[in-house]
Amino acid sequence: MKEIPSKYNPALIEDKWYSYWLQNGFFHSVPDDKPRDLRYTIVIPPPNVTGVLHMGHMLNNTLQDVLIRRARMLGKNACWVPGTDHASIATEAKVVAKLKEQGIDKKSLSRDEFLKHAWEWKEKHGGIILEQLKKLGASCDWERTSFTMDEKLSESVINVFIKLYKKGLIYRGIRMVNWDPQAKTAVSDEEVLYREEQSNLYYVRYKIVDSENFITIATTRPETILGDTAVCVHPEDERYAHLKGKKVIVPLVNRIVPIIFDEYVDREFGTGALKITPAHDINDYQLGIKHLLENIDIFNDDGTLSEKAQLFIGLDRFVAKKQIVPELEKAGNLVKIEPYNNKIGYSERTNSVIEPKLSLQWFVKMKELSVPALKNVLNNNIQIIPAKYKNTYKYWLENVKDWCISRQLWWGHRIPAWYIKNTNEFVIAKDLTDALILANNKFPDITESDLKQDEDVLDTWFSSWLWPISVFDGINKPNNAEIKYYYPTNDLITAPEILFFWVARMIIAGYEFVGDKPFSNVYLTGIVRDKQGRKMSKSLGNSPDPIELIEKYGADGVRVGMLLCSPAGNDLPFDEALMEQGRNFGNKIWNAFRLVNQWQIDENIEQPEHSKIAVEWFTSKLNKTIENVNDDFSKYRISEALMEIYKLFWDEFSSWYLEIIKPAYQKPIDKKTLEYSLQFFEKLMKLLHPFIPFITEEIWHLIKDRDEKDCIMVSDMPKTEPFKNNFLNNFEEIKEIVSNIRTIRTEKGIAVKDSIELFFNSNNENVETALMPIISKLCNLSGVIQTSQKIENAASFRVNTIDYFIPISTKINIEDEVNKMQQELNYLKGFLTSVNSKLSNQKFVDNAPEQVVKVELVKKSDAETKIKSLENQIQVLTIKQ
RNA sequence: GGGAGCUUAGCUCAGCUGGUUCAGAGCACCUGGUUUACACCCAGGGGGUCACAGGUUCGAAUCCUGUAGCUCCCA
Repeated sequence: MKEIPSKYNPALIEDKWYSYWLQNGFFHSVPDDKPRDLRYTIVIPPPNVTGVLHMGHMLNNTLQDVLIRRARMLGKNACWVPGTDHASIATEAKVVAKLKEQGIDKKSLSRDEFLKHAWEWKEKHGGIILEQLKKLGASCDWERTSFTMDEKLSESVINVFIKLYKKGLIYRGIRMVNWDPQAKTAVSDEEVLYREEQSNLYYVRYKIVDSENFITIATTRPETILGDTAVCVHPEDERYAHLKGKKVIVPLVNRIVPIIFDEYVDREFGTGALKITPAHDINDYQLGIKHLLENIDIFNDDGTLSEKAQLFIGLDRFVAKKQIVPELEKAGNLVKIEPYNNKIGYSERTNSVIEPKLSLQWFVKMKELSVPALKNVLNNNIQIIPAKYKNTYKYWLENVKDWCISRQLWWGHRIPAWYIKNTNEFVIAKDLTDALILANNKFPDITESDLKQDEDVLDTWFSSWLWPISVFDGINKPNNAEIKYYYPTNDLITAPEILFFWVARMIIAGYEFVGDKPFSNVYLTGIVRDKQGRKMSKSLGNSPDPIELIEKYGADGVRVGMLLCSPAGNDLPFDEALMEQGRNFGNKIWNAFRLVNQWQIDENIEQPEHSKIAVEWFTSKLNKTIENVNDDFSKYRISEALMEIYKLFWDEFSSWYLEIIKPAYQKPIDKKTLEYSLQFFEKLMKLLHPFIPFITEEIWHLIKDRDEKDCIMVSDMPKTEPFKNNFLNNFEEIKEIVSNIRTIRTEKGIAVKDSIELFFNSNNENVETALMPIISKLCNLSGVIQTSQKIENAASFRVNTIDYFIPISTKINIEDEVNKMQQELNYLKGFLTSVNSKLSNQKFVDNAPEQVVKVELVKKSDAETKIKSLENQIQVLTIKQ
C-alpha cells in the first residue's frame, strides 16, 4: 500500500498529468467514421493575442473543457480547436507603443518594416494566453491551433471579401463613422462605449441676415460652430415661424447659412433652435442629406482642427473647445452657459473620445445576409442559452445596419482593392497579378505600377466571423474532409457582450458561406465581476491573476470555484472563498480515498448486513444522480450538475456510505464491500473528471496499476441503470432516525462509545427492520426491539408514523418531554384543520384533480394517527407524574 | 426617449406547464466536538409576508394588472 499524505497537493500532480495526456495524444482528434451524433466539436472563442488570461477566460474555458471532456467520455470524437485572433487595433497599439519606447516612430517605418516588428511581437507574446490555458487543464487539440492571420485563414478572409463584392454586398462609400483620433481609424458602433458625463450647454446667438435680431441655439460642442452649415427649428414652432426663408451668420467665421425647418427638432430642448454641423454629428448629417446642406469637415484625422475650420488651425479639438468660448463672448455671441449631463462615446480600444467623422470606408450590406441568421435562431435551429438573449438577438438582427469593415491600420488583412492610377476606378482581386488582369479588361495599357492597393485593413471581426469555418479551411476548400466532418460544430461558449459582433456574424457567415449553421447551441456565460459589481478588467486592475490562483488552490479548485456559482447568463461576483471551497472539495476526495485505500481485506469475513444494504442503497443513489446529472447537462445547467455530484460525493458517499461500511479501527474489511467501494470510487471519479480532471486522474491511477493508455480522461462515463426509488425513500427515513438518535445522544450526553437500546412501536415491521442493521452500526445500538408498550424513562421521537424510544439511565424531565409533544400536537392539529377545511370545501373536491384530493385524504389520516398517538403518550406521561 | 429582463435566507442562486419532493441548495453564521480519512473536518441549529399593492382561482413564489428599485440592450 502506498503511503499517501493527508493533505492533497495539486501542484505535485497537475503538470505531470497534463503532459502525460499530451504525450498520449488524448487531445487530438482526427475525422473517423463515427456518425454525426457521436462527434462533438467546439471552436474556442479566440482570445486576443495581446491578452493574458483573465477571469472571464477562466470561466469560459473551464466550461468548454467540462463539455469537451464529458463528450470524450461519452464516446464521442471530441475536438476542441484552440487559437487566437490578431486584434488589429489592440495589437497595433501595443506595437506602436513598444516602438515608441525604442525611440522609433511608426511614421518613419514602411508598411513592411512595421509588419515585421508586429510579427516579431506576435511570435513573442501571442502564445502566452494559450500556455496559460494549459495550466487550467484545457484539453484543446493543440495540433489544430489556429491564428486569424495564418495563411489559410487569411486566404479565407480575402476570398470572402471577393465573393461578397461580386454579389454586390460590399461597397465603398462616404459615411459617418466613429472615428478614433488616437488610433486614427474608424471603429464599429459596438466598439464605442458611452459614459454619462458632466458638461456644459452653451447658448450662442446667431445674427439674422438683414435684421438686427438674433436666434439663439444651444450646443454642447461650441467648437463645431466653425463647421455649421445651417440652423434648424421645428416647422410648427411659433417662436420661429417668422424666420422662414431667412439666413443667419455663423459667429466668428461669418458664414451665411440658411435656417431650415424640420420635425426632427425637439422644441423643449434648449431654445428649440439647433445648429447643424453635418460633418460632425450623425443626426446633423442625415438632416444635411435631406436639406442638401454643405459638409464642412473641420477636423484632421488626429482630432486637431483643419484649415477648413479657419480658426484654431492645428489645435486639438478640446483645446479649441476651451478657447472658442471667450472668443464667442468677445464677439457678443455667447448668451449663457448651463451645466448639462450628456453621454459621450469613448473608443473601447484607446479610450479616446470618439469623433463622428465623414470618411470613405468599406461596408458590408447586412440586411439580406442576415435573414437566415434571424430565422434559424427564432425557430431554435440554433439554441441560445439562456433563452432570454433571443430577444436581444432578434432586435439586433431586425435592425441590423451595414457593417463598416475597413480600419485605417496596417496590422491585419489588407483590403484586396487596387486603385487604378489616374482614374476613379478600382478592381477587387486576391493579388496584384489578378488585379492587373481585371484592370486590363478596361484599361488595356496599364501595368502593375499603375495599380495601388488600398492601404487599410479589415476589421478583425471580418476574419473571426469565419472562425468556425476557416479553422477547417472550409472557405477555400468547401469539400475538404475536415469541414465535412466537424461542421457544424456543437456548442459555442462565449460572453453575452459579443452576441452581436461575433456570434450573430458567425451565424450569418455560416449560412452564407457553408449554407449551414456554425453551431447548434450558444451558451452565454455570465460576466465575472468584482465584489463591488464592477466588471473585471485590466484597466481597473481588479482582476486577480488566474495563474496565482491556480498555484494557490490548484487548477481543480479554481475550476470548481468558478463553476459552482455560474449558472448560464448570470453575472458572478468573484470571491476567493469559492476557490477555497473548490480546494476543500479536492481535499475531501483525497481523504475519502485515503480511507478506502488503507483498508486491509480479510477474505474470511462475510459481508456484514449493514454493508450489504449500504452497497445496494448507494448503487441506487448513484444511478439516480447520474440520471439527474444527464438531465442537467441536457439543459446546460452545468453548475447544478457539479453541485449534484458534489453532494453525492460529500454527503451521500463520504458521510453516509463510508461511515456505514467503515470497519472498526484497524480491523480488516470484507472483500465484497471493498470491491464495491472501489467501483463506486471509480464511477465517482469519472463523473467528476470533466470538472476536476487532475485529481480524478491521479486517484484513478492510485486505485490500481493500469496500462499506459488506461486513463480516466479517455474512459467511459458511467451510464445510468435502473434503480429502486422507494429504496431511496426508505433510506431517507433511516437518515432521519439516525439523526434523531444523534440529537438525543447530544442532548442527554450519551457518548458514542456507550451503546444504547432502541425500541420502536409499530405494527408493520417490514421496511424499518430491514434497514435496522444500518442504524445499529451508525448509532452503536446494542439492540433494536419492537414493542407495543410504552417504555418508561425513555427519550422518544417519531419518524413518519412510528414512535422510537431510547431508555436512558438519568431521569428524564417529563415536563420537557410533554412540552415538546404538546408543541408538535398543536402543530398537527392546526395542520389537520387546514386539511379538513380544504376537504370540506365542495369546490375544492369538485375542481381539484383526483390525485390532489387523494393526497389530502392521506394527509388527513396520517395527521389523525399521529395526533392520536401523541395524545396517548402525553396522557401516559402525565398520569405517571 | 424606446425595448427587454430581474427582485425568493446575510451572499450567490434553484424552484418546468398553479396543488407535501413548496418554501429549497451551496456558502456564510451560531452551538458542540482531538470518535486516528479529512479542523481544507465531523455532528447539530437558527434564518425568508418569495420587492410592494391589487386581481384571477377552491388553491398563487408560480398566471394577470399596476407601483417601486436594479440591470442590460438600442437611440
